[in-house]
Amino acid sequence: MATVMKGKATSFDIAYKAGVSQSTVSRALRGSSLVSDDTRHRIQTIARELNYKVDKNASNLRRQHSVTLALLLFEDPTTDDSLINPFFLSMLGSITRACVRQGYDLLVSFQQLSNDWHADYQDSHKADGLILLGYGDYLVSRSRLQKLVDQGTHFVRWGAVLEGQPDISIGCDNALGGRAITDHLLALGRRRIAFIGDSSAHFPEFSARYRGHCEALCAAGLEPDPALQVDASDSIERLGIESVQVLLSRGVPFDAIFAASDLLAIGALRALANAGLRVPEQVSVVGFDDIPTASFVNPALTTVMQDTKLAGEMLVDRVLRQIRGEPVESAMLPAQLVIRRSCGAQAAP
Amino acid sequence: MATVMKGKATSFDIAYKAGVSQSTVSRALRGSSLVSDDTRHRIQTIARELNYKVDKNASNLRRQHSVTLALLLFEDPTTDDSLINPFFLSMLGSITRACVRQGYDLLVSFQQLSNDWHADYQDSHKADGLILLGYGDYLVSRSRLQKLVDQGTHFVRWGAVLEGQPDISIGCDNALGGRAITDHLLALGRRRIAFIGDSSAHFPEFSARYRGHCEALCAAGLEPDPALQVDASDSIERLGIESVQVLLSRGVPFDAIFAASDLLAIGALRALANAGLRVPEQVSVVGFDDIPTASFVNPALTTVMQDTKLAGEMLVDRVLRQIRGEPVESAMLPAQLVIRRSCGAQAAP
DNA sequence: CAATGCGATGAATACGTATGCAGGGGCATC
DNA sequence: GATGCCCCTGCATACGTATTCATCGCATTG
Repeated sequence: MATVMKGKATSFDIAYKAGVSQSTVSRALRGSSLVSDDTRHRIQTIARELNYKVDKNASNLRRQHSVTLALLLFEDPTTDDSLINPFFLSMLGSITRACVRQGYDLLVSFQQLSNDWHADYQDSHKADGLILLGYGDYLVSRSRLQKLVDQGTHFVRWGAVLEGQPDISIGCDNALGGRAITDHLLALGRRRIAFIGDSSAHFPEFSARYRGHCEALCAAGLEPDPALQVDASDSIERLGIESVQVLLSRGVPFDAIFAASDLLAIGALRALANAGLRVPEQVSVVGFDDIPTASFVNPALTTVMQDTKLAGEMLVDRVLRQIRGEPVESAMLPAQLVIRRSCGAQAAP
Repeated sequence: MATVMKGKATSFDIAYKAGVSQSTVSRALRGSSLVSDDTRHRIQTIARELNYKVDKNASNLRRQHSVTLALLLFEDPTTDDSLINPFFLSMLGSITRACVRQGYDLLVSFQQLSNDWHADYQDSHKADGLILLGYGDYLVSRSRLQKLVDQGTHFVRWGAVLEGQPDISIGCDNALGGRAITDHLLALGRRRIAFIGDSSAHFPEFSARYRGHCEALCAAGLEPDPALQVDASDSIERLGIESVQVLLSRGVPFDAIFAASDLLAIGALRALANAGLRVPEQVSVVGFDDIPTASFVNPALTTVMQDTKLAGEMLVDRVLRQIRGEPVESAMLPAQLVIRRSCGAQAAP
C-alpha cells in the first residue's frame, strides 16, 4: 500500500518488506550467487516497486572507488570564455561515449593551468582516474606530471608521445602527419613552404609536426629555411592571421603554408584573402586536426585527420588499465591525410 | 618524519598528529567558527603536509548531497557516433564554466532517448540536480518529463518554453528570432521565402521559429504558402540537402530559404550550389543558432544567435535554486540577428 | 545414526565524515 | 569565593552499503 516513506528508500526498507536482512538485499541486488533465485526475484521486485536506487555515496565509500573518471580540460586563461577548441570538443564527445561503453561516469572540468589541484578528484575519491587534455606548454607542465606520477595518480594525457616521459600519453603520430602533408605539397610542386606554429620543445605536438615537415624537405633535397617558420604558440585563429602578416612583412617568397592546426590555417586563409593572395592558385594552404569547420571554409581545407574516436577509446582504456593495476604504455595513433581544395590538388565536390 | 602511511590520510590521522579530536579537524577544515584560530592553523598546516583531502563519498553520504550536477545529453540513436551537434557543444562549454563558478562539479552523460533512467543520477545521490539538453521530440518526451516532476527531481530543460509545461525550461525566444530574421529577408525584398524545418508540435523549437516566420509574413500582408515549407525533424546537414532537393522537385519558385538551424542551412547551401543556384544573388539563405562554422561557410551565413553563455548560466542557476527549494519559473532568452553575406545584405569582411 | 558438507541467511562491522550534545576551563561579576 | 557565562573541544552517533564471519537447516554419506 502506498505507505508514505520519509526520504528515499534504503536497503533496510527493502529488507523489511521482503522479510530478509539488509545483507541479503545488498547481495541480491549486486548479483551475488549466494542468494537463492527465489529470494533474489522477490527482492528485485520490491526494489522496483519502491524505486530503490543504490546510494552511490555509501556504496563508493564502502567499496573505495567511484566508477567515475574525470576529464580535466586545461586551457589558456586568455582564451575567450565561450569558445573551446573544436578539436577538444570532438575528443570530449568520443571520450564521453567510450566511458558509457565501459560503464563509467565522466566528470568534466575546466581548469586553468595555474591551478595545482589536478589530483584532487582522485584524492577525494570523486574519480578513480584522470584524463588530461590540452596541456599546452609541456616544459611548464612536466613537473606537475611528474608530481602526479609520484603520487600514484591514475591518469593519461592526450598529447605528444616523447622519449623518457614520466607519464602515459596517447597522441597521434604528429611527425608522420607533418611529413605526409609536406610530401603532398612537394608532390604538387611547391618548394617554398612556410610553417606556422611553435617549433620549440615547449609545444611538442607542434614541434613534432615541424620535425616531420623538415624531414620531408630534406628527403626532397631541400633545406628548411628559418625565414619561413613563424612561431605561434596557441591554436587560435587570430594567431594565424598575425603569423601570415609577419610572414608577408619579412618579404620572403612562399608558395605554400603548412599551419600546425586548422584554426591557425583558417586564420591564415583569412589573412591571405585580405592580402589579395589567391588560394590555392598562388599559395597552397594546409592545416592539421580536421575540425568540422575545415570542410566548410573557402577553399575547403586540406588537413591531417586525427582519429578522435579511437583516441577517446584508447584514453579511457588506458586509464582503466592503470586503475586495474595493469602495466600500460604510451601509444601513438596514425594520422591520415584529408585532401581538399586548399592545397591545389584536384577539386573535391 | 616521512612515516609511511598505508592508504590515504584520514581526518583521524590529522587529529592524531595535531593532538585533537577528529571532530575538531572536521570543523577546522570546514571553516566552522567554533574552532580557535590557533588550532585551525595548526590543523591546516598538518593537512597540507599530509596531502589530506576530504573524502567526498563519506562527506556526501553524511551531508546527503553531492555538490554535483549531471548534464544529460540526449540524442537520436541514428546520429553518427563521433559527431555532436555543435550548438550543444557550445552549451556544454558554457554550462561547464557556469558550474565551476558556482563551485559545483559536472557529470556529463550521453543518453539514448529510449532509456528511462533519467532520474537515476539524483536518486542515487550522484548528483543533486539535472540539466537536460537535446530532448528532440517533445510529445514523446513529455510523459517522461512529467514523471520526473512527479518524482520531485530537480531538473531544468533546455528547449521550447510552452504554456502549461510540467517542467522548468529555459529556451531562447524562437518565435521572436524567427520573426526578426524573416522581417530582415522581407526588408531585402524577398517575397517567396521557403522554410526548412518541422512545423509540428513534435519539435516546438522549430515550430516556434516557423510561427515567428508566419507572423512576419502576415504582418507584411503575405500568406504562408504550404508548398514552401519542408519538414526536417533533425538538425543535420544531410536533411538540409534533401529538403532543398524536395523543394526544387516541387517546382515552386522561391527567392529565399529560412532553415530552422545552421546545420540545415549549411546543407541547403551545398544543395543550392549543386543545383547551380547562386547565393545570395538568386536565393538568400539564413539559419538559426550561429554555430562556429556559420561564419566560415561560403557565403558566410546570416543567422540568429542564441546567447549560449547566458543560457548556461541560467540553466545552472535555475537548477541550484530548485535544489535550494526556491520557487523557479521557465524563462526565455533574447535572440539576436547576425547579418552576414548569405542573405544578400551588405557584405561583411 | 552420527558425521560431514553445502547452500542460504543473518549479525556485526568498517568505510570516513559531520554534527548534536555534553563538558571543561577560563574569566568576569557580585 | 561562588556563580554564571562563553569559548572551545571531545564523545558518540548517523549516513547507507558491502563484506567477513558465524549460524542454521537440510541432505548426503559411511
